[in-house]
Amino acid sequence: MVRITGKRISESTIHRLSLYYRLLKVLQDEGYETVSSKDLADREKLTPAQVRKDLSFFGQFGTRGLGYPVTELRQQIAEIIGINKKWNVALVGIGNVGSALVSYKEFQKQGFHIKLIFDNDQRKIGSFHKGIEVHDVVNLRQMLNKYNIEIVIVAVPGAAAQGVVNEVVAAGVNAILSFAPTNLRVPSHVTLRSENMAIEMEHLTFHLTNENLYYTA
Amino acid sequence: MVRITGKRISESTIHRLSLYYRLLKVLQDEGYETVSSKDLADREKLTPAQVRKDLSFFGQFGTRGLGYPVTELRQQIAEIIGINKKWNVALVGIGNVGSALVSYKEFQKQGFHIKLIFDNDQRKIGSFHKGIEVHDVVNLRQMLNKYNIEIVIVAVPGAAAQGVVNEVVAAGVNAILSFAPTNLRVPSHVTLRSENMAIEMEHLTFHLTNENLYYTA
DNA sequence: CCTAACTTGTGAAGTTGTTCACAATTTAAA
DNA sequence: TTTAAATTGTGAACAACTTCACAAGTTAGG
Repeated sequence: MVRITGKRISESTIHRLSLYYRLLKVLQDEGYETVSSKDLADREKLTPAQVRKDLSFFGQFGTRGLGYPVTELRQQIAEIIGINKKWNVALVGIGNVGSALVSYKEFQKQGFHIKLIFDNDQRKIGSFHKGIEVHDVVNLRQMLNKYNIEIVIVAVPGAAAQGVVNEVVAAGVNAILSFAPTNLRVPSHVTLRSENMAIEMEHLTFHLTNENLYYTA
Repeated sequence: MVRITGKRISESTIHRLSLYYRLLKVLQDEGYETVSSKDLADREKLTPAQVRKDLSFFGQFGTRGLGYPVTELRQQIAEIIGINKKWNVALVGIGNVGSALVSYKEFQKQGFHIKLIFDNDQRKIGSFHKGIEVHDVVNLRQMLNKYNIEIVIVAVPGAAAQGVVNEVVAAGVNAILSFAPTNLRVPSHVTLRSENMAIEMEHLTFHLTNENLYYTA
C-alpha cells in the first residue's frame, strides 16, 4: 500500500488507473474532449463513484457539471503511474516467454525499453534478438548497474528464479516482473509482480467446476 | 463471486488455493506428511487465520493439534480448483505470445491440453506447432463445438480480440483467458481473465514513481 | 440573469475481506 | 491416566474497499 499525502492507495486503484489511461486514449481517438465519471464507469463496468474516488486520491481533475478533460486527464494519469518517461528494462531468460516479451509491441509503445538480455545458455549468449545482444547471466549484477536498469523481467525456469532475483536485488533494482511459476522472496523495498499463467487457468477451472453451485446453492 | 453451500468465495481465496496447491507439492517433495496453517502461512507470507479461513469455506480438512495431511489436502484442493481432470483447450492466435503458450510446460503438467490452434494468417494456417495443426479462424465456432473445447486462450491483436471472443461465446465456451491488451465484454455466465503485461509493468512504475512518497508523506 | 440539468468531490454508510481469539480436539510425555 | 502443548475451525471484531448521497460548482437555454 502506497501513501500519497496521507491517503492509502490500493493495488486495485493502481490497476484501474491503467485501465482509465487506456480508455482515455480510445476516447481521445473518438474525438471526445471531456468525459464524465459515468461514461468512464460504463465502459469499464465500474460505478461512477468508484472512478471519482480513484481519481480523488491524486487531486481534482474534473469540472463539476462538465466532467474530465480527456487529453489532460490522460496526461495526468500518465504522470501518476510514471509512464510519462522512458524506463530502462532488462530481460533475464530468452526462452519462449522471453522471446515473446522482446517482440511485444505494447512495451515499446509505453516507453519500456529492453536494453539488456541475459541467459545462461552458451548457445544463446552472443546471439541477437530484435537487435539486442544476449549476455551471459554471470555478468548480471555488474551490467544492471552499468546500464542503469530500473526494471528487470525474470523469465527463467522456476528453479533458477530466486537466484536471479537475489542478484537483481543486490544490483539495487527495485522493480521485478516475474513469469517464473515459483514463490519469490524480495526485501520489502522491492516491488515484485508475478505472472503465472497456470494460476490464471486455474481461476477458470475453478469457475467451470463450481459455477453450477452458484445457481443451485 | 461464487457460492459454495451459501458461502461467498472471493477471487483472492481462489488465487490462494492455487498457491497452497503448489506449496503442498513442495512440502510433499520435502517429505512432510502433515503441515500446520502456521507453516503454510509462513511460506506464503500470509496469516495462519487466513489459511484456515480459506480452507474452511470448502470443508474441514485438518486435525486439531496436528495440522493438515499434506498429500490428502493437495488432492482435495485439486478437486476444488478442478484440476483433477484434463481440460480441452484451444488457442486463438499463434504469434509471439501464442507460440510461447504452446511450449509452456506448466500447462501440460497441469492437464491443460491445447487441442486446437487457430489463426487468420494464410501463411500460418496448415503449419504445425508442437504437433498441433493451425486452423483457419473462420472455422472457429464449428470446431470448438466439434472438439468439445472448454477453455479458449485468446492471443490475438487487440483489434481482433472482441470478435474472437464473440465467436467463442457463441460456441458455448464459458471460460476465456485473454492476452489481448483490450477491454473485452462477455455475458455474465462466461468467466474471463485478462492478462496484460503492460499493465503489470505499470504497477511497477507506479511504485518506482511513488515510493518516495511512501516514506516522506 | 435565472433556472434546470449535469457532474464533481467527498464524508458517511455499507459491504467485503482479513485477523483475532478462544473453545474444541488431538498428541505426547510423565 | 492426567496434563501440557499444539493446532483447527469459526463467530466476532476489525480493516479495507466500494457505493451512496448530497452539497457545491458549471453549463446551457430562455
